[in-house]
Amino acid sequence: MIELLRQHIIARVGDQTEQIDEVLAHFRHLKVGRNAQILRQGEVCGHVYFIASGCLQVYVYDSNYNETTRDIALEGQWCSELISFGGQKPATENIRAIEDSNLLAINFQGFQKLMETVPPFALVYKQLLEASYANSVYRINTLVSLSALEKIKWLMDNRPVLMQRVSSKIIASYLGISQETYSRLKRKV
Amino acid sequence: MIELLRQHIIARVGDQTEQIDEVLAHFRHLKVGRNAQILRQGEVCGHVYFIASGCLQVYVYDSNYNETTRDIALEGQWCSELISFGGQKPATENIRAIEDSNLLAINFQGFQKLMETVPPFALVYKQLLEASYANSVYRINTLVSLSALEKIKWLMDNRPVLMQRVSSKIIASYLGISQETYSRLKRKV
DNA sequence: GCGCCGCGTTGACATTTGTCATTGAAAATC
DNA sequence: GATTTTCAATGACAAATGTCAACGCGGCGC
Repeated sequence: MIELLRQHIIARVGDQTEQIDEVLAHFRHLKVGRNAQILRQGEVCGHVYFIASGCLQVYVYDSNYNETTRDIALEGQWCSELISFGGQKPATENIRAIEDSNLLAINFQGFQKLMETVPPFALVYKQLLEASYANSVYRINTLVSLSALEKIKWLMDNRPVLMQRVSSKIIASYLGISQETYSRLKRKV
Repeated sequence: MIELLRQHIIARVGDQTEQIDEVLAHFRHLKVGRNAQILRQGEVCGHVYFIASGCLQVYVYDSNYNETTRDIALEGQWCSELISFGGQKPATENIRAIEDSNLLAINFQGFQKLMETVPPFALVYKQLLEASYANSVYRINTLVSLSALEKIKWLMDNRPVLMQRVSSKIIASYLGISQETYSRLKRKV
């Protein structure tokens, strides 16, 4: 399990450092079931998760208590509520597992320690933050300009796996369209 | 002019360091007119700008060559295409001044040097990146879930100044709605 | 000062998308 | 295995939004 994370880190910062074991020692393994709630808005986000297997959904509630999904993260990706985590402030988003998942979790203290004592880890965080930001920017630029049909095309081109693995309900809330519209249009792509 | 930037930095990292002058020395003043093109997609973004006065628009083109606006930045804010800048890769976004503006620009070399030699500056960058990310997340969560009317309300509540200073055309492209819808709905809020 | 062009507004209409209700299938629960 | 719940698909209709066109105003260049 932990090997996946080792490989992930090596791929990013190289394996010249034997500090990797020190880094890995700060993560603990977490096995969660489908629909497990990982974070609830209002709580302070205490961990950053590396997804060894499974799938997490990051979502908020709109004014009508509908869920809207900001992100869907699969194995090999990081997931957290970085804003809450970084500032140790209450989270504005929720996280749940939408499949049985194996997570590798690091808490805030461990994270801070690694940031200070293991420079390459600070680099991993910088890359994580930059990647998250790039992802958001990309998503904004598609959300503001695309029609429902174009959003579905975009999803098929960019994250086709999601359409197979994730329920239509969640996909629709990820694209910002209704389930019915998604159901009707996805065959017309 | 440079004083504004000094105050901005002091407000964030304190004034205990006399390295501030070293930081400020890396910025050069840039006076640009309305509609000046600051960055064009495809170019590598070479600078990060601090807006001393004026207003910048960050935008992309959709498939019909309509402009869609990802961000509008006012005086006291930073503006750049961070993804292009950080990786020195071609930009996917464009930046233009939509008012006569005074900018303080730092180039990539200077930025790198400060990141390495002035730790508090690295902190400023981290804060900049985190703030940009937080901003994006917030924007995604509003864009996917709000109706046109709610988006306008959101703008009035959160960035009312924009409605006075920026043309309706740009506001509409910032909210992801048509100019006509914006024109009709903004009085009904 | 005059004409021109871009912008914002408005109306009429088309299109897209959402909402509500129904059905059947699949999945969860016991 | 039966029951209950959830989900996806579909039809009918309503509402929201976009598109096209026309008009008037104001700024800008000449």
